[in-house]
Amino acid sequence: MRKRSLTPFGETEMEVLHHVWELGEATVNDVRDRILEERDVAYTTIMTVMKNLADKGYLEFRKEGVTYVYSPAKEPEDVRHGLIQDLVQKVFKGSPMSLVQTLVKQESLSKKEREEIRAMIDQMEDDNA
Amino acid sequence: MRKRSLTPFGETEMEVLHHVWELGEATVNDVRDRILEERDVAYTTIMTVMKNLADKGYLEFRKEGVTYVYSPAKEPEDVRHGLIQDLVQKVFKGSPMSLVQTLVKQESLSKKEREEIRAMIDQMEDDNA
DNA sequence: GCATTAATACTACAGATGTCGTACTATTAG
DNA sequence: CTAATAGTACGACATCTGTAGTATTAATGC
Repeated sequence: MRKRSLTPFGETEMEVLHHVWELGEATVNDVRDRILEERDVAYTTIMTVMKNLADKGYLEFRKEGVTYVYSPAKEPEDVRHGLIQDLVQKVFKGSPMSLVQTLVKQESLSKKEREEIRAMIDQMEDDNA
Repeated sequence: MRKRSLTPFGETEMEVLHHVWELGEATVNDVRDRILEERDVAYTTIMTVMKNLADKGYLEFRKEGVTYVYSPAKEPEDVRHGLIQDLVQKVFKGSPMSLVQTLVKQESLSKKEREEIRAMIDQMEDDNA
């Protein structure tokens, strides 16, 4: 029975994904070194997480000697978009407008940020016109 | 150790929250009846989920005889906003613009939806002017 | 060749969430 | 009063994610 979850993976998995995306190709140690700048974590932990991500199809790898070299198997944009889609479906009942509304309505967004968002949408309208 | 997760709760919890929000006040059976229209689920499952939500502070309750009557303890808007904030922080590195950009860029949004979103933002700019 | 080091494989465990069975308690129909 | 019913409490178990220890295998230094 599949676990019913709002997201297809957890925070550490997301963290690791970000690093692999930025590095393009990365070994377990490459990713771990970057995470160590932020917090303490065991080599084996990152190894397990990366293997799980590969099992789920988010990363792929090739062997170089004994070492596994991982790289992204999905476009970051697609992954991010999938996460948003899940949120829209499960939290905003399929209405992306509701999401944007909630996001924009909060005072946490500065006037400037709102203007930037609007400008961006304007530009997209133009592109598609 | 706090669980590192992209969201503070799961899909069934979200589902239950939606129903309580819409009903205003609800017993376990009220919520279960609504969910039964969609899928099969045991009374005790919903009971456990609602108790968990109460433990986490998302629901509160009063006893009416033997029956627990639950009601929302947080504003839906606040809960939704929290979820978005998490997503922005953990997936879009703190940039709400990136989120909107990803959302809007996809073809999955119709031109009409994009226009609606822009109109909404325009209106908010006006409100704040 | 043999000890040290690097990398992985394997295994385990804890917490969160989802699911439900069983036992208990209160209410109510006869 | 007794049996059915409604409701709850409690505990059990599965899956997923996060974390890491230990064993094994491969490369490296001398």
